[in-house]
Amino acid sequence: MDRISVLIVDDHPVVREGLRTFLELQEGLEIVGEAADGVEALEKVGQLVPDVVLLDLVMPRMDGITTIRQIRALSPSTRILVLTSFSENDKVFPAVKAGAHGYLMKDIRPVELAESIRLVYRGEPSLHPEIAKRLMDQLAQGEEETAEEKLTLRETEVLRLIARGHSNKEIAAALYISEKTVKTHVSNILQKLHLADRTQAAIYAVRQEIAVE
Amino acid sequence: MDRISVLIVDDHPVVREGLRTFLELQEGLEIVGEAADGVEALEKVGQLVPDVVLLDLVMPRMDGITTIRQIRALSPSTRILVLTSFSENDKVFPAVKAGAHGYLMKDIRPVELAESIRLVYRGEPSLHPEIAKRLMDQLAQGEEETAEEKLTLRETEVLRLIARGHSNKEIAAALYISEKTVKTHVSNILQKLHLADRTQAAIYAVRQEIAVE
DNA sequence: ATGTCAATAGTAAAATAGTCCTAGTGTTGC
DNA sequence: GCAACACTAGGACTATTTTACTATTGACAT
Repeated sequence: MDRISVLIVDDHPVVREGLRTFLELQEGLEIVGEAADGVEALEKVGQLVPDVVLLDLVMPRMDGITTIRQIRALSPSTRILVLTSFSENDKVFPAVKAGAHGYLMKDIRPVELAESIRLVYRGEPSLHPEIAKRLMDQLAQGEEETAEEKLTLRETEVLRLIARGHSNKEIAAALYISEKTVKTHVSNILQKLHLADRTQAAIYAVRQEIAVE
Repeated sequence: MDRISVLIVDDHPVVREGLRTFLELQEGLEIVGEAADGVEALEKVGQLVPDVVLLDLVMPRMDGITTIRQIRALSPSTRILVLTSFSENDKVFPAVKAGAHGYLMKDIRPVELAESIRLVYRGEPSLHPEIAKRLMDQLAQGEEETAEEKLTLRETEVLRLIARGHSNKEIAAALYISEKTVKTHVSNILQKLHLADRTQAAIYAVRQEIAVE
């Protein structure tokens, strides 16, 4: 049996190299490439058509969810295993919906990571225990979707600007709309996310890495 | 010549294992242990007295700066190489002042990481190029210290609460002081950090990971 | 003992932010 | 064609935040 070909996508070279070195020592795995961001990842997927993509959601240039969608479109047979830090937990649902086959956090034991890659390759979903629980909770609440996703495009845009520290006046100027409209958007954002004020919204956004810069 | 003994401190097992596997393949390096946080790191340093500690600043239980100080006190001969993500750049100065011998970001090339460990072991400081520049800038400005450090204890406390999304009223209640006093502190914080409002302060704090939770 | 500084707290004025409600316009889907 | 919804925006407030000063107390250092 051929070894499972794996593409590593993470914006930190040190993490990439570490993962590569470790995983190559594992039975039946072969690291065929690395990418530092979503754009690069798509190129490599096109070239290499790997069995499994190991994907960190936090990346420059293209956000993780979009990357997942594009990979799926580009190479439907490629399995996608999200491997990420704990801060961006609210992206689990969107990630799974976008077509990720597994979702792990970096606090898993490395041996389990190798095992998960094999699992996912075989077509079995692999979820971090804590994440599985979170998903169940969400499904139990009747498919309400992640709060973040309930925001409209415009609201997300406004939230992004809030998370960059802009005032309503500045946001209005940036988007060529009136300050009143900005206030409406802000109020709607706060209501939807159950937050008290823009400061909490900014904190939320920064933690969710909506900010980007 | 004996190999350089290295202790890896990072809260992600996957990152630890990756680093370990990669670094062990490097000439002259020996990974003698791992720790997931500051407290564990201190235990291991006491037991193993490693030549070099590879330290991620973002950890649960004990903050990175404190950990550095304690390691220095516990084992003065141990060299400390900070290896961290990009988000917490403003901790460079405190880290160096606390006694770190090197400060790298995870976007360096892994081979250079190995080289840096050797450098630091030989007593040479090792700084990430971008970080060196930042340090120079700061020194050029006449040892003004990092903005963050100019805050008093109380101000830092207030900032932490802002970063958790609390209003002035809530902060006042939490600290058993009047809201007026909180306002004074907030104003002083904004002035010292050259920020426009509490939202920007919150973003700053979250990015600097002053928030903790 | 005297000056510096952190922490406290007050007054007064302004600027910003946020709520509630209403409403027009345009797009999309059935 | 009509409902649903995103985006826009205004009026009328209310609440919160922020600035600018002033001032007292207690620690600590020279």
